[in-house]
This record gives sequence, C-alpha cells and structure tokens, in this order.
Amino acid sequence: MQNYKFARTHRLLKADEFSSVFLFRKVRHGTYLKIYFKPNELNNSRLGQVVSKKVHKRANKRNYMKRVIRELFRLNQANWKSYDIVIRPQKYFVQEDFSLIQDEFARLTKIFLK
RNA sequence: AGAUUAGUCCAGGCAAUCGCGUGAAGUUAUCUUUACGAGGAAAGUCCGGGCACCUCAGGAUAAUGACGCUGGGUAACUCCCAGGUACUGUAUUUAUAAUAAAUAUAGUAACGGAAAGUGGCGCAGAAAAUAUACCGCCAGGGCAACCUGGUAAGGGUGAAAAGGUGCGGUAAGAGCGCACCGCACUACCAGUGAUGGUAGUGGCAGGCAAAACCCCGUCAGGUGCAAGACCAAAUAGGUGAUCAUGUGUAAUCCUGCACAUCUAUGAUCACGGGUAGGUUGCUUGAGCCAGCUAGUAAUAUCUGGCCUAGAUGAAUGAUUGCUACGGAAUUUUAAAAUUCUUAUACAAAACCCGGCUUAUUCGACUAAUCUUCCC
RNA sequence: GCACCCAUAGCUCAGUUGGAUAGAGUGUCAGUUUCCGAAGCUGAAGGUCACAAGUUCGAUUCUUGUUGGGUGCG
Repeated sequence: MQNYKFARTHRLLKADEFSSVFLFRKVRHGTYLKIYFKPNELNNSRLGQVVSKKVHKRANKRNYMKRVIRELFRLNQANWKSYDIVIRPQKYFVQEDFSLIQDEFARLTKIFLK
C-alpha cells in the first residue's frame, strides 16, 4: 500500500533542524530548484521549504510554488530512504511550467530512491 | 440602438480521486466518521478607534504634532451625508464690437487669519509695498542744453504695478465729481448656521504667497498582540537552610582548647527571577441578514433570524468531468438551434473593527451628455 | 506582523528659508607631455534630479499618492 500522507511528522519545524541540514552541505542544483539534504534516523523523510521574496514579490505566488513542491514531495517520498530535505526554489514558475518542474524534481531526487 | 463619462453591483455552480488545517464524536495512541475552512480589496500601513501594558494620587498647562466654510451622522476620524461660497466644463436665454450676465446641470476645492508680527517676491523695471517717477503730458524760467513745479491718462518691464467702463471736469490730470459694476462698513429682513436679499453710507480701505515662519480655534500622554498573562528544561549566577573543609577576628598580650560571629570553597535540598520552548490572548463582534418606523440623506431605534477561518517554516492544492452567464462563427425573418472558445483578473487572513488610497478579467444595472434611425 | 529611512552623471556623494545654467571627486573620450607608457596638465561629453498629480508666476527643494531599494524590533 502506498502512503501519500503529509502529516506534521513529515515537516521540518524548528530553526535548528533547518540549519543542521544547511550545515551538512550536500546540495543538488536544477534550473528551478536547489535541494539541500541530510540522512536522518526516522522512519520517514521530512521536508522544509525556503522561498525568498526575491523569487517573487507576491505572497500568493510564493504560496502556490510551495504547494506544488509539497505535492511532488508527498507523492514521491514513500519510495525514498529517510532524509531531511530543504528545497529552495531559484526561479519563479507558473502553472504552465508544471511538467518541467515535475521532470526536474524526479531527476534531482533519483539518488533518494530505495 | 451605439459611443463617452461618472457611480453601484458581481467575483460562477455541481461532482470525482489523492491530500491539508481546525472543531466535535468514536476508537484509542493513530486511525475512522462528520461539520466548517481566505477578500472586495485580505494589499499599501495612510488615518481613526477598541483592547493591552507603561508613566502619574488625580488632573491641567507648556512643548510638539495634526486638523480648519456651516449643520448633521458616528465609538471616533483627515471619513460619510446635506447645505453654502468660489472656480472650471457643458447647454439654454438675454444683451454685445470683443464678451458679460442669468438659469439649469456635471465636476473640483489643504474654502480660518496677510489692517497681530517677522521675513520673501531672482532677472527685468523708475518703483515689488515705506510707495515712487525713466519716457511722456502740462505750467513757469532759460538763446539753448536744461532747470523748477504739477500729474499718474498714455508708453515700457514683469507672473503680478494701488479699483474697472463711460461721461463730466482740468493748464495737464486725478474718485476730483456723477452713472453702472466691483469693494468695505452700517441697519433691517430670511435662515439653527455658513450665508443670502434689500436699503443706506464711504470715494476705496488696498498686491501675491500661510503647501514661508507664524497667530487664532479644536483635538491628541506613550508604546503596539513581537502588547500582555500563565507554565517552565539545560547552563550560569542570586537568596536561604544543613553538612564538611579551611582561614581570619574579638574578649589586655602570647600559646592551647572550647564556644560565638564573619568570610571562602565544595556537596545536598529548597526558593524566587528568567532564556529556549509551550499554553493563552484568538475570535460573539461598534457582527451579519431581513423587515417596520423616523429622517432629504448619511444613519438610528425596534422586531425576527443566523453563528460564518483561526494557521504559526504558516492550512484552500494537483488532476479531471458536466454545466450557468458571457464572447465568436454558422443556419435563420425573428425566436431559437449547432459548433468552437473562455471558465479567468487583481490578489492570500496573521488581535479585531470603521474609513481612505491603490490594483483589477468577463459582464450587469443606474444617471447625464452626444450621434443615428423609427413613430 | 509592527516601526522607520533612502532614491541626484557609469560609480561615490554635495546641493533645501523655492529663482531658472543642478555641482565635486572618480571613471569615459579627445588633446598635450614622452622614444613609448604611467603620472601630470588642458578641454569635452555624460542628468526625464525614481514616477504621477497638486500648491506656486516659477518645484531637485513644499504637499499628496505610487514604484523600487534598505534598516530595526523575536
């Protein structure tokens, strides 16, 4: 059975948890996304996102990007080993670019697969 | 019917799959069921409040800041409604050489005071506010150049030059006199008032700017939910108690013992402050909807009904189907039918309200003006 | 979320009781100097004073509204 949940245990919540991922210094780059990652000892992966105001000025556009990325994480994370991940969008994207984002996300997260 | 301008309204609906937040119930320690889940601007943070804490016994004044026609509304306002005045646009009418006046209508106004005071108005110009006299005009003197006096009509400068037009008057001129217009003052009438009307008096007070300082009047204490309240780990330090060790002091001086007090270190226990973190503040409120009554209106009273987001690395997404309104094309006298297309713009609550400002797709409605067609 | 600040030449900054031509340094370009270059000297170009309205005879300056950039408060 696939588990597509995205509960509170699947998120990074504290500032310490974010900075520990950044300090681990493992990064994968794409044109739209930049993924920091670090293995953890839990039973599932955890996601955090950083979308800066430089990407786009309007809050609803930034929230849309976060939702799209969260959706991709939710659908894929069950097949992964346990990692703490921080995703930083580098470039503004809209609904027409969805397939591009999907491809890039799959390419960058190949190494997490079991 | 179309166009333009101004204002108001709307911001689709139903369903499926995988997911998210909060509440409730049940199972229980992570699942199930169910209900609800973003705007007209949630935005900008530009004003006004509620609420909370701080200062003060309580208040007032000063300083500083904001506001400024009148009346009303409101919890309050720099907001809203109604009215006045001024200005601008349009139309009509009247008179005319230009143009002016009246009426209607639409819009705009930081619309108290410049005879309370201080300062400013570059260049040009004689002179920029105490008035003054370059050219000119007139009178007198002088052979003449020019000098003395009168004058402010005309010329010239400037954004702006000390009422305007006409007639009289005069040496030439001048509100010097008169008529009309403007202005100021007084009286009466109308109005709650801003103000308006009528009559009389005055020959004219006197430039612009207060979005220069300022004066007058009114209002405002400060800080913002990261306010504030509660719980409270680790580390460090504080206070108290007990125990242990050590040192010093006093009782005339020295030594020893005992006791007291002080101080230091360590251990244990307790206490309070307080950081991380958590809980609360947090959503029933100047609330929304409908109706009656009062009022020109803003709005208010009363009656009935309703409960409608509370996240915190921050909840509404992804994929898809049907369809309303709309747009385009074709058929058609029209109604209507078929096909295609769009199904979206601006934009995301962060303590809560009232406004203002700005952004905004497709449309709908109302009012005014203009154009065309028909009766 | 709340409270604030700034915008002038390619760059760094002056310039405010409102006055017409907006300056300085540096950089750029041209000339001069030198055998050549650097430094020096002389000259020139380069500005929507962020944008839009208003007040005023006149606005970089005063007022209001936008846009962009930045700071502080846990």
